[in-house]
Amino acid sequence: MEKQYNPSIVEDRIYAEWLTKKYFHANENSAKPSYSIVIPPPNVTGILHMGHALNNTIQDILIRFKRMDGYESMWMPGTDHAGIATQNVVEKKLAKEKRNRHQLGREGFVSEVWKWKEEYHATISAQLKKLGSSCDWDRERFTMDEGLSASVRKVFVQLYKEGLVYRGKYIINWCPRCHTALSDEEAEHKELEGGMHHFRYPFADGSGFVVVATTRPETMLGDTAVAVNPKDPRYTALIGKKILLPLVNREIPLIADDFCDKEFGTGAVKVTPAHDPNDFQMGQRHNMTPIVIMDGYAKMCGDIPQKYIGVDRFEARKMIIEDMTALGLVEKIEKHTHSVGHCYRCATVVEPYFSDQWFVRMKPLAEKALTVAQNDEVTFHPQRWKKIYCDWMENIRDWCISRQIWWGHRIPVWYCDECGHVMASETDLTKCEKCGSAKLRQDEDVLDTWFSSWLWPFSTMGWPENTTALQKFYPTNELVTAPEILFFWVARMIMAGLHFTGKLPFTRVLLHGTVRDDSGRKMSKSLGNSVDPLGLIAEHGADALRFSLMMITSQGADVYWGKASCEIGRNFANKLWNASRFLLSNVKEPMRFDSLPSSEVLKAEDRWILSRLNSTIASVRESLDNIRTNDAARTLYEFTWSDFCDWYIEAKKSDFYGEDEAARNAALSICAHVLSNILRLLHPLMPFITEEIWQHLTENISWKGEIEKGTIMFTSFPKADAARIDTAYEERFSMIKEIIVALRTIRSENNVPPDKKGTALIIPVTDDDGKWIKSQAALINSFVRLDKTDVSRDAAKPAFAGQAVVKGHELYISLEGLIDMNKEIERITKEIDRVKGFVASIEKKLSNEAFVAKAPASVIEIEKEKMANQKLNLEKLEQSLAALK
RNA sequence: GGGCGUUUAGCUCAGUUGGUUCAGAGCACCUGCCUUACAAGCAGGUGGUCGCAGGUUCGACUCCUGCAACGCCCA
Repeated sequence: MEKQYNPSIVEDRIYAEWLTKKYFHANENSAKPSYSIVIPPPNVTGILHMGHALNNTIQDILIRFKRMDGYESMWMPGTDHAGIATQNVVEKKLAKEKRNRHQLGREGFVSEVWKWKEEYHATISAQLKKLGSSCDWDRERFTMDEGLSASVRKVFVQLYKEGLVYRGKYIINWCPRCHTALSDEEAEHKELEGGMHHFRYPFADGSGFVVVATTRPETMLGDTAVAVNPKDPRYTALIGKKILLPLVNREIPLIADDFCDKEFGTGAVKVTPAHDPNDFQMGQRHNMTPIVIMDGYAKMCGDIPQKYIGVDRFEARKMIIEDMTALGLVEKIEKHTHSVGHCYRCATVVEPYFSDQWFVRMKPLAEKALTVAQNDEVTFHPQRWKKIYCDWMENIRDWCISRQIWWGHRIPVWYCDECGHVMASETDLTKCEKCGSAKLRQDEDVLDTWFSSWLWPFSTMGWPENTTALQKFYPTNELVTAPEILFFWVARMIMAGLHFTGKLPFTRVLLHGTVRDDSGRKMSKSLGNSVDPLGLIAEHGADALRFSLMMITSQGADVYWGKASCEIGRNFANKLWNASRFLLSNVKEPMRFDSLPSSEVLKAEDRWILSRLNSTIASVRESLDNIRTNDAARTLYEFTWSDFCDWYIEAKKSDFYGEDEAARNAALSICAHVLSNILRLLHPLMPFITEEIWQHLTENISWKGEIEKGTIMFTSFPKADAARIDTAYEERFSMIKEIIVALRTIRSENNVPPDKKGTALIIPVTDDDGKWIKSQAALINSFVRLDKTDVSRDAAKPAFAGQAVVKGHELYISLEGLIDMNKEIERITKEIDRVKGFVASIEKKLSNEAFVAKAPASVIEIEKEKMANQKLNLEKLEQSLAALK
């Protein structure tokens, strides 16, 4: 093996080989049980960011785990056409070339976007491959490919026929920059500092005025009424009076409506049905015709004074304030923060816009989607998202699905210009199905991208055909995504799955956190604080990135990612590599094993590591079963580094370097066994390095059913052997470790040079312990660098020795001239203080009558035992101190 | 305005049903080491009243209430 592990070369080579051999391809005719996940499709022209890295690492871990564990494991990859975002990007590109989409025309523009898509399509997939994702690339799909487009049409037509999709003139969120409608979810609300403008609206009869308060003065040009609460005594007498709307000089009524909040502003609100969703509803209640005074570019228009026409909304606001001030109609303007919708694609302030749009009636779809969550047929991890999901379902609003852009699935609806008939159809129509006219017009709009994404779990598998893939892999198992798209995507997929397939599309939803920079800010292009995962992969390897993400992430919490974050994974990869290299360097020629050494041959450290290994296996399995990939990472890190490298391999060095061939072989077999298990446990998390080491391992060692040539990808995921787990023995061994640490501390605190060996004397509490410690003397000697360790209950305490007490056993190291007496006195005194504190706390407990009366007997017993042990330690320590003085 | 989350060592965070001094890990820091796997390393060590105030309990980082700060979601 190379002295240095070089991930950049190894990873590309290995991935290419996996691909060539089609290891990621899942067979839908397999007899194995299926396990499947659909990828949250990234934007087809997007680039990989840290959020993708986290998201896909988790999915790959689960997919690889199940693949090893005997499942036909299928990870469906693909991309999303991201309507508005992609159209924006291509329009920007055209703008640079001094062109625009209107010059190209619809067809020309769409083909331009397809070209763009073809060019950039490969980027994101290639990046996912760099990450090690074991997607079934043969199945890769795109939301606008033929099959998916067909399912979109099928679904639209079905909903239309069911009366669940309808068209109508309503107030929707409009992005004046993207020039399209947005769904409620696509309008992000942010608190903005604005003004509360108190305007005087004079009565038409000259009998005074009413003061209205508004945050949006410019909309007053479209006012159709002023409304007050019917129960507001300030205004009851005035209801029905006519107001002369300033600036436009239109007569509007003062009306009463329960919607008005007496406490808000002046209690009187202006009503602008065409430009405010609440006002729209009020307008409907009072049969008012909305007056449109703003166009799709948010410029003033319509039947308004000439001077405002064509003026931008924010400029118009200033003008209106000035003009109202000039008329003496501004009573006051107060600072006021309020929540303003912004386009989630371009952050432009959205405009409530009155227009013809298509909607999905959500209430009927939400009923089942709510029940399945309440019944835990679908579960959310972390659990708290369940409530948020349910709240959304309970307060569901209709979904605006039409978009006034060109890139996307064109709405499959045709209008007959002859007879006015409207028809939805899965296939393109050329003739009116009612009057036979050929004068048909297809709806100009396209569908919201999420209208194709919500079908993703089954449309990607060939639905509506009942394909074998669908039968095998649908429903899927988990859905792994970020909470940002819980409503956009997850909730709607559940509705679609239930409605169109009658099945939940998945049963567990894992919502992971957002990757932020090290000061907690969301990573974004505009802030310039994004970290490029590909750069990290190039530098440290995909394994390092993946493992670091898992070590740093806590379940469902946001991840703070700093410059040094990747080091933990990189260092760990390095550690694993070197441990493996060391073990294999002890294999002189290929070896073969059939089983572990029999139990009577096993040494203490062997029994210990095998127990620890099997506990680790059980724990990792449990973590992965519960989709807690980060717990699995921590467990493996701890076991590999501390137990295996720091203790076990160190313990085995004497066997490796010794003359006893049988002992060396036994050591090698156990090391190989443990390593083989570590590699397999770790493979889902660090696929590349484990594969690479696996190849080296199998070159050197063969072991039927355990270490065999071939890819690690299809080896079996370890199963714990409960018979090997012996926690009592682990504890006994821990005592030896404690003794070693205590003796090392003495050396270190006294600055004893490493080459100075010494002699230890241990005075054990019991003969039994003495025997046990004595049996491990060689281990202690090698770990502590001692010539010898004597264990005797009646030995004389050596003079000038470093000393410590572990579990009542007295430890001494004789290092003539090297032990600093004052230092030792200081150390022992400190230790005595600590133990005294401990004893005092137990004493307090035990002398508490309530405790003794009410605590369970077992707890009291433990406390008493603790007390005895600590008192023994204390006694020994005090004796030591006395001897030193 | 409503809801949710977070608050533990200088930094980033673990801590699953209340019970062993359960106050932990990594990084950083201090000391000593290029000990024939690994200096991306080894050995040892110093750091914390577990946000604040109450309450329940024999016993609270853990459960309850209130408050504060920060963050997110919804209106």
